[in-house]
Amino acid sequence: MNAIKVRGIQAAEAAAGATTASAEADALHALDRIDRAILRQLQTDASISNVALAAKVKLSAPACLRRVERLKESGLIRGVVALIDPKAAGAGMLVIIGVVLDRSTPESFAAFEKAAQKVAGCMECHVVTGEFDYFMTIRTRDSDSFNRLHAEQLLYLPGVRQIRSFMVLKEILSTTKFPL
Amino acid sequence: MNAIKVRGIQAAEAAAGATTASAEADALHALDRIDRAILRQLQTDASISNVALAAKVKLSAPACLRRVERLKESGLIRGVVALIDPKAAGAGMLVIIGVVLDRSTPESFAAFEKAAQKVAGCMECHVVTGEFDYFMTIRTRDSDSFNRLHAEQLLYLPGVRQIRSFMVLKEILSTTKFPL
DNA sequence: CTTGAAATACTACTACG
DNA sequence: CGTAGTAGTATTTCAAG
Repeated sequence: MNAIKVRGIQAAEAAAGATTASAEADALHALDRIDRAILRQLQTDASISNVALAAKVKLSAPACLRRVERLKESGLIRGVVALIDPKAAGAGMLVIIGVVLDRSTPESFAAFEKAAQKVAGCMECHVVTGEFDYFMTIRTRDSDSFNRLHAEQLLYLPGVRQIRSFMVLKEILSTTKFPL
Repeated sequence: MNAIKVRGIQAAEAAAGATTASAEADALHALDRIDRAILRQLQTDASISNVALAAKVKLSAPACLRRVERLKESGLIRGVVALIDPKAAGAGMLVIIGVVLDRSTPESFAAFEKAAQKVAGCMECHVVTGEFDYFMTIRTRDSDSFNRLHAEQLLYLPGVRQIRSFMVLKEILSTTKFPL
């Protein structure tokens, strides 16, 4: 059940950040069937041992390990993480909020973004087109705790003109798996 | 759902008088400092070896392994997965769409949910309160491919009255890490 | 109930064909 | 890419706090 060991993650991330868009597209295009099978498996369960993974993709263990390392160093695999069940962690409530800023200046956006990342339970924050400037998704315990967060933190984010909250009643789908 | 005890602290639960709280919340509160340190580490990088993890949390390897297994069996750790860099995988575009259905009937909702989960690149789909019935987030290659998806799939989802698209211009924050 | 030390089985990893 | 060998790890057993 041990995760596959990584060698030189720092270097891989640095390299990934420096790659160009065309290089990234090429990296994907260079994937064969086996690479895709590896990625599909690791996206589903990365706690599998390398020998078991090798057997699944019908490859010898060293060859499989080399491919996994290559995928990590190329930056295509951004990392291997444990996913925590929000309900079990006491954050069963999910809220999507749309934010409109007072002014559309670079300073205003920068100040908001800096502060938004520090909001407890903020899982996502994106600049969007349309009637909102930002969309954020926030995980919190219940409606009480969200109300507190809303009154004490969200309304005081810098430059906020309006916040519209969409409370999630049912999570139909929430995945990190990307179709290959 | 798994009602397996996370840590054998029946006495603590009784003393806390948290009998009215959910079993999941109790599971979280049974976590001590070491469990939280383990979860924080595994949320950041789960490819670390067990011996290295044990050293980080100042525990022997077997004891550390037992705690990790307990966290998995309790369901608090939902899984260990590899995260793929969307840009590198040729899906640099993220779109958030709000969906309004024709009618608010159980059949209408069920049909939509079933179909929505099959949309290629759909990462999230939630029922929400407010002016929309659903929010979905979709990863795709570029505006062309999204336009195709929009015209060929999204508009044909069952029972859809209106779809409003918010294209993500900049991803400020996108994390799976949950604050403990 | 949890921990840590020792022993075993298995795995990652290296070198080479 | 595969085989063989080495080094290191995960995992079990067991004794003790």
